[in-house]
Amino acid sequence: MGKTNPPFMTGVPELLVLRLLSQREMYGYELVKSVRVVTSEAISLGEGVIYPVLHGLEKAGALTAKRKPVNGRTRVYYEVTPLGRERLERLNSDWDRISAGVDSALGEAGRV
Amino acid sequence: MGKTNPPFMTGVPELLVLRLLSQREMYGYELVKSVRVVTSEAISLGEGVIYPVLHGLEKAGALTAKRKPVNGRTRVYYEVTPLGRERLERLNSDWDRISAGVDSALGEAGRV
DNA sequence: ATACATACCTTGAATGATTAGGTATAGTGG
DNA sequence: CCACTATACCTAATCATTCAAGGTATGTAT
Repeated sequence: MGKTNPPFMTGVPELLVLRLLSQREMYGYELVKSVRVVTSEAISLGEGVIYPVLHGLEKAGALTAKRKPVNGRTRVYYEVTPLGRERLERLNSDWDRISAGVDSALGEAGRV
Repeated sequence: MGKTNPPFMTGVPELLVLRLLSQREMYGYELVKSVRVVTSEAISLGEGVIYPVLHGLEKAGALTAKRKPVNGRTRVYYEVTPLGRERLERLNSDWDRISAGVDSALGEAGRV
């Protein structure tokens, strides 16, 4: 019986993916590189992270996929659904809460 | 042969514990409550997280433990070693880098 | 021809966190 | 006196997330 809750600090890959897709539709391989760029190289998510996240979000109804052939290769573009936007907002405020918590703990009589 | 790197977003419990102990020595049960307080209730680490972290850090030479009997009960006080301070600084800058990365990704043309 | 970049995907293992227990003493209310 | 709560330590089982490392296939440049 134990459904364990997800670890308190996870869902960041999901958050980043949803955030990027909320600006414009993108495909997996593109996301892999975009994450590196928009986080100023601070975070690098491999394909082994991105693709499962994408599939999970699609299954959850947060994304819709459409295949487009481009230059002979096939790309799978993902778009955020309204449900996905709700999820994004939730993850976003979770992140804000948590990171503010950590920062406040670190800030106590500390750094400049 | 795969030594997998630690997940990019972990070590936050360790960071918080080291940070608190760098201010003054504390015991496990005290840390459980302190974490809640200093993070403004945003983060709550149970005993199942705190104690293993404490033992791990001690084994790694980042903390030293000394037992003190107080009011009949025994408390185990932990103190940060120089090695622990190095570790704290490393974790601290890791956190800064990562959280800045996420924030910058979220900030792009977004919120107020 | 060979190699590299694009583009998709999955599987296995490592790791960290959560839940849920278990032990024991001290103090409080009925 | 007894039950209950708070203090204080600890561990083991489970689970989800992530990472590394593969595998397939097409296009492009050398």
